[in-house]
Amino acid sequence: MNVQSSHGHSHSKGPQSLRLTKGAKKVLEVLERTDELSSAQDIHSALRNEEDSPPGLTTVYRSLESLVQLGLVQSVDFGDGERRYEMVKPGEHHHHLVCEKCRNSVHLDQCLVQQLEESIQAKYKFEVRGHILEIFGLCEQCQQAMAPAGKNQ
Amino acid sequence: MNVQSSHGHSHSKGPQSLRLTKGAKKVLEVLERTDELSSAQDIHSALRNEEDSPPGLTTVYRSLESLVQLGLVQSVDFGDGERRYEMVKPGEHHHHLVCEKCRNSVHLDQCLVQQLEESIQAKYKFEVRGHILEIFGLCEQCQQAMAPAGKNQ
DNA sequence: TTAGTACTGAAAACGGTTTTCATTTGCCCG
DNA sequence: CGGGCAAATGAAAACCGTTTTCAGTACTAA
Repeated sequence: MNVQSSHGHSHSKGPQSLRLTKGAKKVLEVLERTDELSSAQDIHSALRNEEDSPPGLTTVYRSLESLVQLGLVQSVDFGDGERRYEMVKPGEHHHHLVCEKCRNSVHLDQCLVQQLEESIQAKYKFEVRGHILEIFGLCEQCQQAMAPAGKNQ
Repeated sequence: MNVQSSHGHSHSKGPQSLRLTKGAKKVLEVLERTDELSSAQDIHSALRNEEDSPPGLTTVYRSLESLVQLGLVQSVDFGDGERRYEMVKPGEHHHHLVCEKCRNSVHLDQCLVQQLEESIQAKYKFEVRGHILEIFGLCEQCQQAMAPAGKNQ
């Protein structure tokens, strides 16, 4: 994976080249210091609060697209119509346990699907290239908080 | 799970009650005879081609919501911004292998996550209540079709 | 400096989904 | 046999995250 700085010449015709533009660097900085998953809007607001001339929403989206393609960021879809993003080690990815009450999430330390690829390949003759896996439920604290009276959520 | 016919009196305040309305029955009929996953639009067009006074798109969406809540239908999100639906045995669910080229999909015959719930519970003290899992790649035919020259898609 | 290309931002377009609201439907009950 | 009501319905508008358009800017190479 060859990450260069912006403005070299490339002949790719995509929306933008796969280089770290100024905007993309700022976006990456935000993600670097965030543990939780961030939406494009989250990132945009974060930048608005700290930059004198923050990148616009459009640039944030475009930067995220590049960063995802570079393998520095993964996008996560919880099926709620809003994509979230987070940093990953280049080329890696992981999944989450997402608490339905407090909305916090923890990374799973291993990819459960990867282990299954071989058997899926064998059984279905299907070449696995990607997957979505997110798990929802209640984290420890929220379980306790709900235990006394079965209300809320 | 108590599925009744429409127009009984209920005191739920949701968008609509959890009964099989006329529209919902038509929607269910479409899903009943479809193997592939269908979007709301798919279902709507299917009905337009065969009903004299087909339910509108709005009703299709509302029906799907009820059917999902009744456990008769599951909604599937591939992260491409369009939800698909399919019939399931009440209370059950399953996942798919989706071919990225021909877009066909096959059901997995068992839920891979269910088997993991116990260990997730033990390791993370997390109470699993739901999950998203979809696997993308190439089906057998499309692998072969792409083998000769590595073009396409 | 100049030319060329990538980057950027504002606004508009997009597309699936949801909401609004006025109308219709069908059951209950007198 | 209606009248009354709550639920269901449809058309149109609103929503909302995301993408596209397009004109202006910034950077790099030469």
